[in-house]
Amino acid sequence: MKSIYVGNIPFSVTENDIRDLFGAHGRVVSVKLVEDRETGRFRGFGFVEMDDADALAAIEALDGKDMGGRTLKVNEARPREPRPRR
DNA sequence: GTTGAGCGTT
Repeated sequence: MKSIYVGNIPFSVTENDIRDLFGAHGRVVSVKLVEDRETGRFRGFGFVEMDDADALAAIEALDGKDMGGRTLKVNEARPREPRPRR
């Protein structure tokens, strides 16, 4: 299982669109579009969880894909950083 | 528009 980073997502695109898009290349485990935690507004990027092989296939197939006038950035996600303060 | 989160404890 891998976490995939998806960036440069047009605001017109929704979580459902992402699931469908990646679903064409393997089994989508989960989809999360990131929103600003304080303003609740979409930040233009998100994450998709897929099985290892499916993730690689999806990354290869979808990276650089044009969508709604934006070029999608797709690659393996890096680990999330811990909460610094509370 | 570029690397997610929650909770007073998973």
